[in-house]
Amino acid sequence: MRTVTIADVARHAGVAVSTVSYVLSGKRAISATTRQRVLDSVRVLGYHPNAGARALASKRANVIALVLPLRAGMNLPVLMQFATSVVATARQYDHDVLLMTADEGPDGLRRVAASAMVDGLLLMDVEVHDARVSLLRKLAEPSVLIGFPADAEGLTCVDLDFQRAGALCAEHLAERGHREMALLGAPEVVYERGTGFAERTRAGFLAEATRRDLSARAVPCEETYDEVASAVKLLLDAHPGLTGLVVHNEAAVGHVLGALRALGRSVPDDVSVVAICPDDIAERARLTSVLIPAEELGREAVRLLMAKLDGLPAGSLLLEPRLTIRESTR
Amino acid sequence: MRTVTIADVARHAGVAVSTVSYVLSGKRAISATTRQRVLDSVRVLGYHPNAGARALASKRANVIALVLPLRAGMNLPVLMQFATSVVATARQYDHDVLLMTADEGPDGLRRVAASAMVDGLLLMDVEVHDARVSLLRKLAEPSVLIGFPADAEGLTCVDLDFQRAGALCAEHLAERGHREMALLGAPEVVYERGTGFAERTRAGFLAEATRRDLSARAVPCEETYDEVASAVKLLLDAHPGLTGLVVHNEAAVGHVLGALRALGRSVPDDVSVVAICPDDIAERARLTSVLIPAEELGREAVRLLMAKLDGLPAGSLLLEPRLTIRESTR
DNA sequence: GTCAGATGTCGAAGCGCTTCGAAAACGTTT
DNA sequence: AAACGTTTTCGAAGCGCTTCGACATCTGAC
Repeated sequence: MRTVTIADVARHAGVAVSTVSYVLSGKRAISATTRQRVLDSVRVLGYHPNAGARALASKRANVIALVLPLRAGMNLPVLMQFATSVVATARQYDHDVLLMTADEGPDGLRRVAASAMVDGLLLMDVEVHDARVSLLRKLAEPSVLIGFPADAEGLTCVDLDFQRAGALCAEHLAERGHREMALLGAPEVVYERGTGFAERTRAGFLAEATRRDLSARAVPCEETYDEVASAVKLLLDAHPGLTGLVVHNEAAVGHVLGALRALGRSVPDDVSVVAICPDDIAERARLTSVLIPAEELGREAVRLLMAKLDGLPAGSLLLEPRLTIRESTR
Repeated sequence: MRTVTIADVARHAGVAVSTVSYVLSGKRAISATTRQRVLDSVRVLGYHPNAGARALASKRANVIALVLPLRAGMNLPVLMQFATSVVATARQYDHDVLLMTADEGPDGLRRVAASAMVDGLLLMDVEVHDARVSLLRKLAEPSVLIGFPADAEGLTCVDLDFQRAGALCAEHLAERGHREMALLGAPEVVYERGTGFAERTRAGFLAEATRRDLSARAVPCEETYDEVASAVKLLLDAHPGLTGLVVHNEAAVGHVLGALRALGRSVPDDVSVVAICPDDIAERARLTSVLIPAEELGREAVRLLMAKLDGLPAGSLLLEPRLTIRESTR
């Protein structure tokens, strides 16, 4: 069973190869009758264009690269939601997705770009000082970053506005009358790595609290039950009047609740808890939360990349955080 | 800056295009001096072969498709470990990975196969009755499945030997003198969906317990704290002598421990707990566990696929489970 | 010194598609 | 009926690579 080529379709439909091509691409007008005949032949023969040949002739692979930070300690559910959304959206634009891991580094990007395997690149979890960023500037292929590097000039970046998110949490707690609050953040290493979103959340939270003249502090937070429990205990011992807690660490949020329960503090009666985390986690635990809109992020990133592929200019995008009130704050 | 082609390299090195090609592919002997000259030119010019052209001429895209079940409720960490491992291993064989989601269904597989985008397919989380399986049999492209469908005849499948895993847990508990035990499994829907690994674990566990003349039962297990807690309570109330617990549900295992704590049962003094879950979770909670060897699974799957790409026969593979004793059993 | 077989290199023919320029077919207008 | 635009279709030239057969050159055996 030889594979069906465009020549087979042309022969079957009684037209020239180029006519078939134009029917399929729509780049030139073809009469309705011919078009229909060609389309029928395509269907009958089960024709699928050869991707390599198409890429070679048109200089468009119809593939984008998705570079994921597949190292440990990432927020997996968010990553998956994001990846799913990228794949689905790319398909809507008739593109496929080549999966790469960050540990191929700049060389990997150079390779796929130079080999014309992909038309554009999507990098997730870009760090503040990222070795790949300067390369992306030089590459002919357009790219979109998830997250903001230190110098985003000339790049297209998409992210949740974490600063606003942090502020929003402080605001929510303040409006409910809480005067003393704390942010439990990512593990220490995440801050050390210079991960932008963690820092910006903290900054936004503290700034808003300060602006409102509230007592607030931010502490890193590891992810085992024991460490979380001791961090929570320390915090409550040191600040007996503390009644508002923001948790920006989806792996730890369950443990925080457990620790509060163990310490005899009820949520939300004694302590209000706001989480910044994916929706499913918050939903499951009925937590008031700012969700991480992974799906929207993926969709928008692809949209921007497709715009750039079409030669349109595309600026950066900060998604507005949305707070969903559930049962953990009062 | 026009992109560098093989003709540029040939000109620069003063040889024929075909010679460059043979140097790069190693398919014909080339003298050491010529070879070196060509390699130097490649380096100097920064040449990367055009993937489309290569695919077109050689009928090999050097890309494999990875089809992930990116729906909710999956075990994300395992999935990610697996994906990482697949990408890394594929790169070792000089292949890239095209990411697809299961919800493109059979049509998606047909499309990428027919368009010669990929040379082979890797499907994760194959279900017992999977619509895609019959298609895979017809496809010219070789494929490897993670998980076993009902009829694996003629297919190459890789999986952890879950039946052995279930048995191993029963065996471990039995050897420690536990006479009454239970398996907390996946949520009900997972069984209803006919997910093979869940069923096989249960079967292996129950069979081994029966063989040893122990009292054992298996119950499904949802993933919210409240549901887990009530399931655990029910179980312990109904079987006061129950001292051995196997948990095959990574999302629930934390809750199980919490529930036991809440019921005043200490682990491992009152109840021994064996988990079947990814290593990181077990490690974090210091649980005796059978780990899900996601990385090995990915590596072996790629290895088998590559063998098939080279025309070698490749049978199915069941990975032997390994039990790691930590602090939750006695 | 000649010849058979290695060994190393070259040229050219595609692979299946897109795209450009031009030809063919068709109405309209004179 | 000729001349002119339009619309529709065709043919051919690549895109950058692999691969096959053929040619050159070099061995060693006789």
